[in-house]
Amino acid sequence: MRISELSSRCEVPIPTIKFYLREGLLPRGERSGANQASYGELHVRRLRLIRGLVEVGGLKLEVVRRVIDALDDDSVSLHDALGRAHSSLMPPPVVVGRPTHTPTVHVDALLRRWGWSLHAGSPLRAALAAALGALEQVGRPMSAEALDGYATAAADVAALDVDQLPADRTLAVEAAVVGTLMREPVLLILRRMAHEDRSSPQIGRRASPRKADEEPHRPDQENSKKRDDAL
Amino acid sequence: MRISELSSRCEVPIPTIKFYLREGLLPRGERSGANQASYGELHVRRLRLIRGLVEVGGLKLEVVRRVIDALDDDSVSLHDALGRAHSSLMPPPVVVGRPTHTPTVHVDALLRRWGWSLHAGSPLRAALAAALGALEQVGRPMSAEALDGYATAAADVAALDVDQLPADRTLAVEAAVVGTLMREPVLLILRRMAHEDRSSPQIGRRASPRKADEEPHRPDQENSKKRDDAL
DNA sequence: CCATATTAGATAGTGTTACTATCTACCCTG
DNA sequence: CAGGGTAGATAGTAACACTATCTAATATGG
Repeated sequence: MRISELSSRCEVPIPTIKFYLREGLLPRGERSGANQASYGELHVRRLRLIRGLVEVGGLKLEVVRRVIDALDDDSVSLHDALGRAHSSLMPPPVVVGRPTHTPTVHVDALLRRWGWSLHAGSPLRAALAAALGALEQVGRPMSAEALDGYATAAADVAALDVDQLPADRTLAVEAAVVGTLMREPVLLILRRMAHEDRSSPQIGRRASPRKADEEPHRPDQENSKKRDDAL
Repeated sequence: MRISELSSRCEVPIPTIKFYLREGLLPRGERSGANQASYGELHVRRLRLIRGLVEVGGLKLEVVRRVIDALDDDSVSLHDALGRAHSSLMPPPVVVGRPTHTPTVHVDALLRRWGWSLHAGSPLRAALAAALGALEQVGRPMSAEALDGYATAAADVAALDVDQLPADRTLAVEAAVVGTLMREPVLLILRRMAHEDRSSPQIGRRASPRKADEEPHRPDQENSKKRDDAL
């Protein structure tokens, strides 16, 4: 297919596609003349991946490039590809704010408690310490209980994420990266929905306040965990 | 206190503080002369909030402004302040990519299943539809089961978030907004940690591969849900 | 009490990011 | 064989978040 078809199928303007080609985010099409090149399904997939990571995941192009490079490099294992994505993702929210000397004590304790092993230079440790430190700075530190609750939820969704990965290595890596990055907004949006629902009845400014016993419920199976409706 | 002390206490350069003052993100200090103004603890709190939202939360200043305006406006309820924050937060990831005609059918079904009520114009509905649509586009659609699992986790952390809110309205609104926005990175980082831990042993490129039965465990209480270690 | 540093406030400049526009061939199609 | 699409290169733009500089006034230490 030609560039115009690639453009229309992915709803990305041609100049933007050319920009991605220049930047090496999208591989060149197969040349068939001085001014002709043909693109295939790979390009469609790749282009949609780029747009998804940028628009839905909010990633910067530099990060997208690193993720894509990891995908294309057959010598990179799934774990390393994920680690690379994490390393690329973390600096922005973390390196800022000075060489944060926030102690990673709480973080290490949490990791030990959960038996989680991170590779030595993982930026996640410092990132979590920084995030918790910032919460303390604004006077809303997270309790160990809240942190454990968050870790429980994180472990639960992580278990769902590694489910049903394809057999092929390239596809598996792509699926893992996509699952890690592009499902984040889903989790955040659902959390905000739950917040909005929970904040609605308590304040009582809404037209149809929900009755207290009509509280949010689980659709079916599953236990209901500890429930603490403060506020 | 003078601007230099505010600067050192919050580790924010003076020109940046002046910039925030110009932009109305930070209220002016109390003037005590043609070139003197004094700042108080409110300014410290506010400045740390701004930096936290920007650095940890990754918010744009325009969004921070709207959140802060909601905090300062006593006529804005907690629910509306949250809704305003959500509205400010969503457009970037959503409005992009053209007038997304993604059907919100699945989303509406999920909301009905969970009994969640969003206010009519909430951008969260469209945002979720867009996020799910993007996942389909890259060939990794989320199953209803995975979505329900995510919703369960989201509901769990949301319950933790509305816990222990202060009585004072202003503080409660601030706590809710901070909790919603600044705890997001914590959840995402924990999820990535769980991913990294899970992807580590399977591939077996690490120096000390964990034995299969030494799988991740819950620190104490709680059930262990269904466990699916594909990959 | 005066030299130096600091401050308020305004205006203008900078660096980054992610495109977008334009240009010069060239070539394919009707 | 004209008109439009195409490749690739160069340059321009818009948004964002600061950062630098300037003026005039004031605080402060020796």
